[in-house]
Amino acid sequence: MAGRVIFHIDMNSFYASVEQAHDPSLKGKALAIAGNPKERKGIIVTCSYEARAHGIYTTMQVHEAKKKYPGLLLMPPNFDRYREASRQMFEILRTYTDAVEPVSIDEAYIDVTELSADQHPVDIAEQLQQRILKELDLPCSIGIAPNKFLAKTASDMKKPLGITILRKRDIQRILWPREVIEMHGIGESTAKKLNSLKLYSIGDLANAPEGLIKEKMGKNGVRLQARARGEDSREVDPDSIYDRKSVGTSTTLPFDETDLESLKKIFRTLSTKVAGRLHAKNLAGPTVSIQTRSADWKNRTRSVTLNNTVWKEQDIMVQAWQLFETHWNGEPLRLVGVTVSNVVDKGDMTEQLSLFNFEEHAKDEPILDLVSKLESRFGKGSVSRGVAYHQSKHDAQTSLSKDFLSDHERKKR
DNA sequence: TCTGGGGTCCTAGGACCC
DNA sequence: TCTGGGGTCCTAGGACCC
Repeated sequence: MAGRVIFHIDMNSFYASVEQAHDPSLKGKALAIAGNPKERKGIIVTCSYEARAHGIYTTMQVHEAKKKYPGLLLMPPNFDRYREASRQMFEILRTYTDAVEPVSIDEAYIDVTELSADQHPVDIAEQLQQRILKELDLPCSIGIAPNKFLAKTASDMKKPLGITILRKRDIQRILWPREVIEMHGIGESTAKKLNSLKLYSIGDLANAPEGLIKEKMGKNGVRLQARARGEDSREVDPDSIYDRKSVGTSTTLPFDETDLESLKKIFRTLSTKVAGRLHAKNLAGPTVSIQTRSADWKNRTRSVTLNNTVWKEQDIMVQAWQLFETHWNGEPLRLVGVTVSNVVDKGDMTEQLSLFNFEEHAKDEPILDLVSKLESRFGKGSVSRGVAYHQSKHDAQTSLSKDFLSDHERKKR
């Protein structure tokens, strides 16, 4: 297999940099983007390098940060501004190649293998970095490597405005001496587990007996070990963002909540927000789940998968609230959330059904006969989704759909 | 260091079907 | 009547990332 040349582009303290580009008087100052401290959401989301020099870091509480450096400038996040800057950044990347994979609002992988045939990768990276800096006034770091994992690792090594090459032959010297916790994909929990196996450095992980890793750490361990050896066969996939799996929202409450009516209002707000975001992306999904977090940080999720997809506020709310009422034991809650998952594009969903004219048959056939006929033709999932679709498009079909659903429910019991 | 809000992926057990 | 093994779907929880 021919070697690839992958870039990982990582915007430097993105939110703070966007604010500084928008208002140049903020440049050179210790700036932090943070939530509202009054609602105990007051944590530092991003901060400028000047702020970091004063010991400020992401996830730090605002009041803590102020104590540490009273001169700290604080701003609330302005997500529309960040999304727009992000869009422009990706636009520049796509002038180089279509092989651009967004990872998050401020991160991307691009495959420049073909461009590297007539230009040195470092030259491409320098030019790209300068363009983003000149045109958007935003700094980024770029990692250059033969695969995604190494590119990601490389971009992390020099900030801000770094360009770092990480070759396979550098792994032993550069990667292996580092502690496992420093590796992308290894967090506190996995690091502890590895340490308990007497594996401390990335080199220890790379050279550990494969049998041990597989037995003690499972599939994830095997994958991490491959990465520690510099192996990663994942391709740069520009379409990965279109395969969104879930849309959810959650909120940390101003205080630990115990009042049922207040919680109901919050669930309604969350359902409305999720419905709005689903609508904006033309998505719908069959699975509704709720999350709760108690005062002692215990997280719970409860979910239900329906025979049809939902996207409307009321439908989401009914499911979410039923889940909540059934499972809540009355304990004070710090956070609640609502998510719709296994989402699909509503356009794709209706396409299959247009093959079969539902209304024509529905007039003079019992609904269950029709459904079983449809099921034998299209398979189980597609049929109930189709019923949901018609329920939305033609109100006249609503009662038929409901009959079907309730019959189906009865049959299950 | 008492920790926001948006996600993804993995695991493990149980139900159900062939 | 008791028994396999494989595949898929669902649920709940956990780890991780930015």
